[in-house]
This record gives sequence, structure tokens and C-alpha cells, in this order.
Amino acid sequence: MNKKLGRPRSEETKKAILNAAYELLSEHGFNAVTIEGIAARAGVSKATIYKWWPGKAAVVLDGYFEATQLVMQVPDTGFVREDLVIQVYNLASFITGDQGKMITELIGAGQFDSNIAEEYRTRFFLPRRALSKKILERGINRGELKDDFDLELGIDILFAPLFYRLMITKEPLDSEYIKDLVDKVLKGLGK
Amino acid sequence: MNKKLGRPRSEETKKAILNAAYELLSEHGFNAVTIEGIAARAGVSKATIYKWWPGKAAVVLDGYFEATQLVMQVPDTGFVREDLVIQVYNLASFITGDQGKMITELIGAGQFDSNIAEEYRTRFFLPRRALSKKILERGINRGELKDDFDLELGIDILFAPLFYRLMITKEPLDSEYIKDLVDKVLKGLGK
DNA sequence: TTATATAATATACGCTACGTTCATTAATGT
DNA sequence: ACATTAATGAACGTAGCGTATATTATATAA
Repeated sequence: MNKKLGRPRSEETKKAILNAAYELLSEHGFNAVTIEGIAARAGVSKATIYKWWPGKAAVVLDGYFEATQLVMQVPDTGFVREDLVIQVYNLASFITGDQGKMITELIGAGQFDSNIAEEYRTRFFLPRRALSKKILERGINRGELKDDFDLELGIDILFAPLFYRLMITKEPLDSEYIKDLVDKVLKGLGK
Repeated sequence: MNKKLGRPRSEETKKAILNAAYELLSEHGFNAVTIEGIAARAGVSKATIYKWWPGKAAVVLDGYFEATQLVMQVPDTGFVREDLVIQVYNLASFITGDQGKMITELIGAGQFDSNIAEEYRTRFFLPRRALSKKILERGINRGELKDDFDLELGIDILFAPLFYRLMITKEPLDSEYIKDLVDKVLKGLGK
């Protein structure tokens, strides 16, 4: 019955903060983002930010996921191999593109802050894994993959090399590599 | 003919610095390490550190590689599958053990500092990849693997999931998983 | 209308760590 | 002795942290 008492939170202010956080993240990288910088760009008091978020990491993450309307389309060509190539290729393009630096930095920051890691895992990775699972399950149902195809290991092997190359060896991710990867994984896990 | 002029650099001081850096890294993590903290623990002037290293990352990395006498033994059971299981298992034990947090943090820090990334890549990853290559090449020579076995992709797929699980999904790395991984990779790439 | 509650602001504060500078003292070779 | 380089200790300005306080703004409830 009672609506909330007192002055309501300003949606405008909130959006200005999240927007500023995202802009600064994409322009200067995670490390260069500061609460004071966000406040300045958003035209907002520093105290307001600290009122609603515990610290920089939380604001930046919220800003990131707010800005990133995740267009996660599930390919459905009728062939598991083609669907996977598309799916893996899409992710590879995504992370090697403009978003790439932001993503690796967020994962990097997650190594120091388990809140970041957890947010990222549940809001970015789990949904994508779920999609891949669907693709593989369709393949099983169509008889393209054997019934006891190891889904978890399969998905690990499909995506792990992308991040391994992106974050560690810095080797390129071209479509040649991706097709090879998909084909070998399917063969290895029992296509 | 002329040895270097002037007072020589103190080896003791250098060692004290690298040692302090490593201790602080392993005790409190990368982020908590500060130049001032290193100087204090080493009983050394801050200016001395800045004289020889450009910043925290460089000192910490030197300290890490100084302390970590890399015992990289190449298994040689006579079977490529067994050698790989041992090799992958060793690395998995290493990174899930006490060293684990340090390693993921260094990789994480590498996302913000390309010097760290490069050091780590050349001093940690490349040597390990070289060992795996040897193992696989022995397998090829023995006829266990086909002649055109894709070494680079194979090594990627063998190691990437370890770091993917360690840094991103946080899933466990047990020996079951590792055996599965090795077997499937060998099958996929054409054992 | 007035009272109450909450949001947002501007400002200031103490703190830590940064990276640099400077004068001084220590250790080596010529 | 002298030139040269290393190491020290102390001080400095700067940036950003996270907190606190007093003030103003905006909503609901009586």
C-alpha cells in the first residue's frame, strides 16, 4: 500500500552514472576508470555513487552489462557442425573486436575480485554455454552426435582456446583455426 | 680492461628486494604489493628500487621468476598418451596449488600491462609448450600419432581448458577430467 | 499545509601510494 | 686524492580512495 517514502531515486542520475562508467571503460580501459572520473563525466556527486555501489568494480560491471544488450542469436542451420562454427566464430569476432579489450580486462580484474568474476561468469559465460548446449543437444537428437556426447567437456574445448589465445599466447583467431577447432572437437568427442 | 667504474651494485640489496617482492606477492596477492611495502620489508630505500626497475610489475615479475626455479621435467614413459597425461596433470596440479592464485593474478595483471603479458608468455608458456611439442613429436616418430598431427592446435586444446576453468568458470580440475581431455584431444587430432 | 523521510549535492577531510628530487654517505677503480 | 657510481633518507606534489557533514530537493502521509 505505502509506496516508498521520501524522494525517489533519480533514474536519470543512475543512467548518467552507468553511461559514464561504460564510456570511460571503453575509452580508457578498466584501470584508468576512477569513481571520481565517473562522477565528473556524469555530472554527479561522488557521494551519490558511493551511496548505491560499493566501489568502482560494481559500477563498471553494471555499466557494462547495461550498455551491452547481448544479442545472442542461436544459429540453426540444421547441422551441428555449421551451427557450432557460427557460434564459435561469432564469439571469436566479438572478443577480437572492439569489445575484446574490455572483456579480457574484466576477466583480468576478476582474478583480483571474486565479485567481478562471479558476475561475469553468471551474466556472460553461463548464458553462452547454455546456447551451445542447445546446439549440441539438437545434434544429439538428430543423431549427428552420439547419445553420450560429453557436453561440458565439449563446450570447454570449444571455447577455452579462444580465451587462451586472446589472453595468454596472443595468437590470432581466424576462421581457419575455428573450423579446425570445431571439426577436431567433434571428431574427438565422438561425432 | 676497465671494469665498471664506481661503487658496484649490491647483490644483497637486489636479492632482498626480489625476495621481499615475492614474499609479499605470495602472502597478500599482486594488488596488495606496493613499492613502498617492498622497500620496507627489504629494508631498502624506495629510490633504490626505482633506480633499477620501472615499477611494481617489473619487480614482482623478476621476484617471481627468481623464486620459481622451474622444475620442468619431461616425462618419458614411451607412450605419448601417458606422457601427456603426466604433463597436463603436472601443470594442473601446479596451477591449482599454492602457486595458482599468483599465476592467475599475473595473467590477470597481464591484461592491463603488456610487459607483464609478454614476460609471462615467453618465460612461462613458451617453454612449456616446447616440452609438449617434444612429447608429441616423439609420438609421431614412434608412429603413435599421424605425421601431420596439428601440434599447435593440439597444445592449445590440451592446455587452454585448464586456464579456462581456473580463471573463468572455476570448475574443478581433477584427474578424471584430465585423462578425458587428453584422450579426446588425441582422438580428435588423429591419434 | 506541514511534517517526515529519503535522495542528491558540494565540500572538506585523512589516508595511502605513487613517482621524483636532492643532499649525503658508501664503495669501488685509477 | 679523485672520479664515479650506488644506496640512503627525507621531503615533495599528485591522484584517488572512502567517509562525513551540512544543505537543498522531492516525494508521501497526516
